[in-house]
Amino acid sequence: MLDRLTLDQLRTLIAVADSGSFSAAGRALRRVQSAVSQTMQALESTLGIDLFDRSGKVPALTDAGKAILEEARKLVRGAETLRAKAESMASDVEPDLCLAVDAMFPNLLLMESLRVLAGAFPQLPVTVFTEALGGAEQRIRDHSARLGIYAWRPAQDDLASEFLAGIAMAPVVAAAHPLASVKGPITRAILEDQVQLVLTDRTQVTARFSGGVISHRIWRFADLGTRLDYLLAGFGWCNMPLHLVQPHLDAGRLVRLELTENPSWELPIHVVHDRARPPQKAGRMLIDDLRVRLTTCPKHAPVRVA
Amino acid sequence: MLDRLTLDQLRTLIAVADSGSFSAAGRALRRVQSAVSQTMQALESTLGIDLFDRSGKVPALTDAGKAILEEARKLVRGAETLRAKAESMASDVEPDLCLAVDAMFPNLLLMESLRVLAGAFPQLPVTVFTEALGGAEQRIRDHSARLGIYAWRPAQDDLASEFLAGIAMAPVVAAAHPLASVKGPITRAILEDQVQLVLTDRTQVTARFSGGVISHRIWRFADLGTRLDYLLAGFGWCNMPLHLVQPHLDAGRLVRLELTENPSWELPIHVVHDRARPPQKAGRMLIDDLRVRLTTCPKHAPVRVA
DNA sequence: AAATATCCATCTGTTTATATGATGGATATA
DNA sequence: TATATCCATCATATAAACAGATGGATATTT
Repeated sequence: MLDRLTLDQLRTLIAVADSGSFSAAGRALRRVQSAVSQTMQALESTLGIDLFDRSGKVPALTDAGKAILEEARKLVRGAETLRAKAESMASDVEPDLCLAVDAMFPNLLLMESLRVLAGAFPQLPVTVFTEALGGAEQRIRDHSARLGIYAWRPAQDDLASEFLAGIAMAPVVAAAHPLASVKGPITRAILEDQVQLVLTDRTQVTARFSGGVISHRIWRFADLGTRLDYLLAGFGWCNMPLHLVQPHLDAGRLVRLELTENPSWELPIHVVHDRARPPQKAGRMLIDDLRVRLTTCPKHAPVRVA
Repeated sequence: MLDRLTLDQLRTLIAVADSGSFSAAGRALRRVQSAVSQTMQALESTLGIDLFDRSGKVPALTDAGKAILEEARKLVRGAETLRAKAESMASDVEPDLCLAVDAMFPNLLLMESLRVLAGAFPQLPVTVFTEALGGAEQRIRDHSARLGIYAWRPAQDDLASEFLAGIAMAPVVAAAHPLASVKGPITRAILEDQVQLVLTDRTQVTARFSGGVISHRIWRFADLGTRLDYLLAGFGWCNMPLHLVQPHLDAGRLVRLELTENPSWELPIHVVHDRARPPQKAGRMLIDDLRVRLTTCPKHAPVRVA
């Protein structure tokens, strides 16, 4: 016994308060009355205060007793939360779901899936890291996230993956930019002379899916939002996920470039996880729900589904 | 034993996590290693999950173990809070200090005293009800507050009181109001014809110290702040505590009325409590501190001290 | 007023949980 | 290879927690 204060004492205190007497508490707890009496004496002794006024027929909670009762309820509720958590983990639910999502992935879609997930697992804490390029993978590798959603090509590795969807990419440029006025398909040679806005990142994992650097003149940006600002301002061209620029295309602020080669391509978005930490119930549900949404709600994004 | 989950198990889990091994935890807790081992097995058994990966030399927390550890820390912290609360109550401190303060009382002064109190009793929850007129007394009588600070005249009653200070009151009016331009002392007759802004309240206790209703034309307000707004807007005159209107007098927005009768008077502020629930350590400290401030810091309010 | 029914504290003996100390297998470090 | 630590397991000892009986006190009923 490390400490004289025990949860059972608090549970008994609560039973007494709820049932109104030691005897009744004993009946509720399937204990004899003397056990309740002794437990309450022990609690009063460890706390060093009187919890009950025993002058009447049934003991009445003192002011101090009422205050302690409140704390006791909190603690016992906490203990029940702990058990509930353990129970959900026992049935293969992640203790908490940490996602690393590429900024290219349609966020609206993810939010809807997470809303459903929150309904199914109300106790589950969820963390979402939105990362550019290699950032998401980094989080899977260093175990700060469990499930990655980003562009990835299967490889011999510690990481396992499954294909989720292809996100349509297209080269775009501001309407005011010279490239916008070029008639007919644009050759690689023309493109090479123009400024390309490229995403960069702190890690070296990158470049594979950054869309391919074509131009000789490069501006680099660390995040998608900033690059979009420069794109809209006409600093150069770049490949963008269609779902992100569709409103700008519709409004005429951006123009889609027609290229002579590599006319259209897709980011192969995968769900990635460490082989040692496969998705469990909550993760699986999220993946399945995302897949359903990707097939049935194409309005969110011009994506190709698995 | 009502529930197999005990605080000792959680305390042991924490010790293991903090010390790095079962043996080290045993040393820290002054238990033999086998006791720690058995306790952890019991915890794993009650929760139905593996908390440790025992493949290495020393057991390593599993993901689930880490999650449970977080919850365990919360619970044990909660248990310590409970003990601290009990300890402060054991030394005759109110379980929580509920004040019912008249809105007329200088709030700045009270805040400073409460700041000191919070320093001396960090665990003590404090509730402050700011009430107009009879409201504060009502709270003492129905036990929703323990200590009242308001205008009161000692009487044969369940309530005990001690004089704290007199708050100087003065009749005032907006500078733009006709009364402000009257030369010389104002007679009761003149006043009677003007609108008086009076505080009202839900109970019937009132009127004794509301300053006395003089005018025949009355506007009623439930709170001091609203009445002040109307006062400043020139709707009528009323008695106000000087400390509340001094800035407005200085700025010329309000004018103090000189009356022919009852030229100046004070609200006799008392500390009031039910005879059955006298102030204890925290309450006494607050009263003493307030009294010191009232004597040494007259800048806060033109008050007369006991 | 007396009888009855509850209530609580206290006591004794028993059950149950928790601690110890010894042992052996496994894994690092020298 | 030797040594030191680590852990799980077992038998045993210790210490809580419990049941059941008793008596005093307080309501409720008759």
